[in-house]
Amino acid sequence: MAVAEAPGVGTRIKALRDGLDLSLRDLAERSGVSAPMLSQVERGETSPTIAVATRIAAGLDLSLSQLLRLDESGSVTVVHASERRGGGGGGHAYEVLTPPLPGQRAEVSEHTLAAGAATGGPDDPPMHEPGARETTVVTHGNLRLHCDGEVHDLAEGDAVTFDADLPHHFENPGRGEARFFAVVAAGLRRS
Amino acid sequence: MAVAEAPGVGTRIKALRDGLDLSLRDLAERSGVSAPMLSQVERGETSPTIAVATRIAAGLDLSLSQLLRLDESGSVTVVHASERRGGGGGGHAYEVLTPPLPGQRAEVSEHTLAAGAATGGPDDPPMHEPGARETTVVTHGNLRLHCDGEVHDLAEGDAVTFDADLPHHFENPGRGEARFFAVVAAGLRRS
DNA sequence: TTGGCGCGTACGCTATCACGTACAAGTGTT
DNA sequence: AACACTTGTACGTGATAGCGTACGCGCCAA
Repeated sequence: MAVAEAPGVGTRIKALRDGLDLSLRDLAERSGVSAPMLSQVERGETSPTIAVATRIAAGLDLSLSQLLRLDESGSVTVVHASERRGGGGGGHAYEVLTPPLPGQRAEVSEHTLAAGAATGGPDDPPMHEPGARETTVVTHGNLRLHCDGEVHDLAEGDAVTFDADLPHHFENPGRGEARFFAVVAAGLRRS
Repeated sequence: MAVAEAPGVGTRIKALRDGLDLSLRDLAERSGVSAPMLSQVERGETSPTIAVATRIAAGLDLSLSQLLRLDESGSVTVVHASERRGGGGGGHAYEVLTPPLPGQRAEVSEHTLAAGAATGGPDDPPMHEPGARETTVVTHGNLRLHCDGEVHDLAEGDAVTFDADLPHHFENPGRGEARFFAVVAAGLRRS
């Protein structure tokens, strides 16, 4: 059972360790996991238990979930105003501001909602995977959030944070157009 | 070494399995991990290896990082425009739009940069923990990003995504004030 | 050159994971 | 009542994680 089913955990640990300029013995001291074990993990010879992996991550100043979702792509990507990916209809238009890269950890989009329009309906299924969280910032107009049976009114400049995997949608209760940024933070399914 | 150092993984697996109305044998079939092992993990008797835990998570239709960071709190939190936490100086002002809650996965803030001002200098150390990623959306004016030895110019409506743990800062090269939203996605240290 | 030090890894041993089998308990049907 | 089925867990066994020790290698100073 040395087949590493979490691809790249070992190489990720090694990259982080090198980045912090730690030797295996340094990290062994910080994490309480032996240097030979760290070496085996980095080379993919063994798969550590959750308990041990948590200690390794702590030695790297990370939680285990952080360690597992680190992304090595690391380049700077600019999405110019003219390059935004858009969509929508029925009074609801949106544009995505983050690049369509794998491992993208927070997706940012800008939405425009006409007066009386809504992003969805009360019986819509949740559109985000389990564990996703959303922050929405109202930049223009007024907005009403329906989330899990509750209603929240938001004015210009207000922000709301909630679990995006709950049934939810926004509507514009005002007389004019509403605009808002939506930030959805979810770990994408690693492929 | 059966001490569960990732608190609640077993109870979380059991909660999810019950929520999906699966028996141990059902999940064993879906995950390829034996029912007795699943039982031991749920009761905290053993700590599974990363490889096994990944298979358990897959049987629950989750990635391992999702499983590890599932959060049962799920409340809606509103930060009104008047409640923003602010700071800054030297031509750089900012306000945080996300609540100071543990487990917050993406922090959203709005920044104002006077003409010629900067968020930092070329020799500043990285201000974010390893693994953090940032998306910045220019809502007014022009902005210049210095990141890891490279320079990127951004106009109004542009967005940039990069590793926030690299040395970086923004400056306003224009004649007028610049405003932007910054989204920093990093899992906070679980406490 | 030699000696010392730091580094990653090989190796052997022990503890624990992970499996398959079987048991005990509960439920439902005849 | 007996029987069949489902469920979670106990148990024994084999495989492997994880440790401590020691090795080989490279680098640096005297």
